[in-house]
Amino acid sequence: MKQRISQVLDGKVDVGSRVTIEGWVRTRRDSKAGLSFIAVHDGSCFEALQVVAPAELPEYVDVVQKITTGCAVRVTGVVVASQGKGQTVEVRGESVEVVGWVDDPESYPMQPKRHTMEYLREVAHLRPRTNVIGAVTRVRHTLAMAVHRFFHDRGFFWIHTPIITANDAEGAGQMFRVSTLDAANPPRTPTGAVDWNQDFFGKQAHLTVSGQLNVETYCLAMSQVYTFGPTFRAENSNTRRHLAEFWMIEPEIAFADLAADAQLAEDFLKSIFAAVLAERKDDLAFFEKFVDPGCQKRLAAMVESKFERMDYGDAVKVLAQSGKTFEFPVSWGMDLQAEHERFLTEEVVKGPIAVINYPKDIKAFYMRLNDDGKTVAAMDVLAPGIGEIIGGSQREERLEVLDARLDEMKLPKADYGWYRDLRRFGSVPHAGFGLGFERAIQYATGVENIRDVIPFPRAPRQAEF
RNA sequence: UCCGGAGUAGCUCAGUGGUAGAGCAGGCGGCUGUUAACCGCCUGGUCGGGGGUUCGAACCCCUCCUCCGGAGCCA
Repeated sequence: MKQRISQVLDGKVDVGSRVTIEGWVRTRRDSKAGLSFIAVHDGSCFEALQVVAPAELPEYVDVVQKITTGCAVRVTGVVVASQGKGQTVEVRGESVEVVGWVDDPESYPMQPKRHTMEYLREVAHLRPRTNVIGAVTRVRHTLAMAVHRFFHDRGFFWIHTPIITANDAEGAGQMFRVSTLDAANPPRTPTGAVDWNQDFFGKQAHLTVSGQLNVETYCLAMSQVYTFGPTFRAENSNTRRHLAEFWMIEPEIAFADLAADAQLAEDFLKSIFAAVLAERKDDLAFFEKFVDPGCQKRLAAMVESKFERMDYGDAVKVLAQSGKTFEFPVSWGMDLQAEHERFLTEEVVKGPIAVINYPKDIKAFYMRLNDDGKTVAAMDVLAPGIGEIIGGSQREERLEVLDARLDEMKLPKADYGWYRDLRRFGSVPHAGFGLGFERAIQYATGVENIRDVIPFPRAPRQAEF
């Protein structure tokens, strides 16, 4: 019977039963005692299965002894207790078939040894066969499923917000243009400007930088909703924390204020990381050993912790009085820098913290103005080792206040017609937040560069594969 | 985009002015219920590209490209 390797190694298949497994070869070791050991993985779990191929097999010389790293194989044999030390069970092969050969072993880029992450990025089509990318892939999947489960269990609806947008108003960063016009020779208006009227959508269009504005519309109908999909930023950011294409999770809750939003963020983070701890012990053990010693402890601590809440004003005071010298001196009104956020979460609180009520001048137009008239109901959730992991806010539900904010920031009201309508027809207090999915994977695994937690990273000057 | 670091064999790296090395991978052989095994031999490089200094450059200078880290922007 055909089995995934995880089933065999987890003891879900009885010793003595005959199985067929299919996968790719990590290593082959021959023994002159008349055996070959073939480590086979199929992605179902971290460990590879050891196949013992005895020399008596008719295909031993022509097939088994020619197997190299990377070959795709189908093996039928009996599950037996292992005589060796590295594993409890193994499969004694009765038939070993190579489904796909590595036609030139010397040129196969994946060697049975440690490669740098930079090198693996150059062979992104084959890197999922490595331990580290395989483990990342399983953790990524587990987190994605945990995200959906968390929201589904609480009655949220998953809203598929558009990827192409003609909103000129999302305002979250530089956008990628979507156009079918001939870039070398676009149609022109009489004044010589590009005539976007003749473009596919009859106006300028871009890839979305956030689904928030769209999802707010469904929030004010379905009460609890979220988006989870690809997002794009055309910023020239060259860091280990930024991608041009990444996945973002943005829940939005109606009849809710900032406190409810912060509570949701806390419950959410704990829930998805608890899922990884429970479901991917094998992969976490690997990250612990080879990537980030302490990552399991950090995750467990996050799941057990109570998130602190701290007012922005208090955070500024704490930083100013800390006696620590910062590259950017702290004063009320400035945005907190990475060094400040790290200090707060790693030195002051020593755990996750939600900083709330930021000065309105450093935050977006849609964030709800507080009664003091100078701060908005915004929050950043900071976590040790990563800094800001979530940004969110209560949204401005009062039309006149929203309009005043638009005017203040010199944003044209005409561009916000449908968004303003939400404040005209049955408006309610509502709130939400955004989480960069890849950042969550980085946090869970300790993988340093964000390009290694997404299958095919897109970044400035990088769109291979 | 700014600051710093790096680019030498398929991979990981050593080599700071005198003509290129190791480990791993690959090939051949040996050995072993092996564990990214171990032992021996062999194969393998226009030293990122271009220009300059010098009798002579992997090494010094200029420039471009690429990658990494930090910052900014942010998620």
